[in-house]
Amino acid sequence: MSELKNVEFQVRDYDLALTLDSGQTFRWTETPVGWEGVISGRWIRLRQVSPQLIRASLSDADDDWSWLKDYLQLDFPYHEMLENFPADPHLSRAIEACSGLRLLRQYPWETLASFICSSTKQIVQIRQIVELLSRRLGGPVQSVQGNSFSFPSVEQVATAPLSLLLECKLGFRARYLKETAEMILGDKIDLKNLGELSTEEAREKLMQFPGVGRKVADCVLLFGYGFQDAFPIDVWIIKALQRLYFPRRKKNLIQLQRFSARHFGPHAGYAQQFLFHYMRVVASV
DNA sequence: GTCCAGGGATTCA
DNA sequence: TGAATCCATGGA
Repeated sequence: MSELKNVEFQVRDYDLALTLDSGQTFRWTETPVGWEGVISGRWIRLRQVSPQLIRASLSDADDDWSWLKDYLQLDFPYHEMLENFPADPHLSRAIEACSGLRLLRQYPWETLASFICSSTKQIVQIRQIVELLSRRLGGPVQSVQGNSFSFPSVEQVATAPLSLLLECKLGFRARYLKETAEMILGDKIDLKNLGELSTEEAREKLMQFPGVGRKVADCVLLFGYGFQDAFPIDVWIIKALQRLYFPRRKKNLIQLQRFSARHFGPHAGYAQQFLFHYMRVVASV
């Protein structure tokens, strides 16, 4: 492999490790020299050199880094967003505990496919599934180790035999993933146009895929399209909302959805990410 | 052996 | 509407 090319980015309140290990993305591995992963077919190493500096290393790079800045959301007005949250001691505590946690802007197909694989799986297992899918169905990518693979394309998943998906430990999710890929390939739903729709319209489209309910759809809206009003409610968030905001009364899913939208506002998805990580790692029971 | 995991679809009351 | 159940699988 040819020499690595480096580029550095000035950052403020950006915790790279926290962000890459926060359960929104599944393809990053921590090594002694940085975080290594594959973004849209490009192998890349990221390292937080200092609180104010992130260094990216990759081979055969041109000088256009807009795709990486977009992926990392380096230009996102983080402080402005934080200031618009409600005065809320619970959320404030979560934000303080997870300072520098960011939302990435991932690619819709990979996000959709990954979260179809995520149902009733632990994050470590989702990572394992996504890695297997890439290894078995994706294409090789030039990297330092020489054994990296791109996440499989829609076509690669749609045309793969179901048995191959089952070998990737997808279990009952294999059929969902394959049928979703077939629907996209058959132009039943175009992932490209969803970003221009309203949150509700885009969610409705996503929920037409098999294996995609409200929660998975909201993850794709939030992590893949940047709809920051999307608020994925999973078991951890239910626990967090119940314990912090409704310790006495049990609320159903609809009530929790209404509360979160009303209470957290247009950047509710960011609040969700703070609460999720806070519950999962910091304040775990 | 038992329980649970960043759920969804189906069935049944 | 809402609760119960099944769906594969692996880690704790």
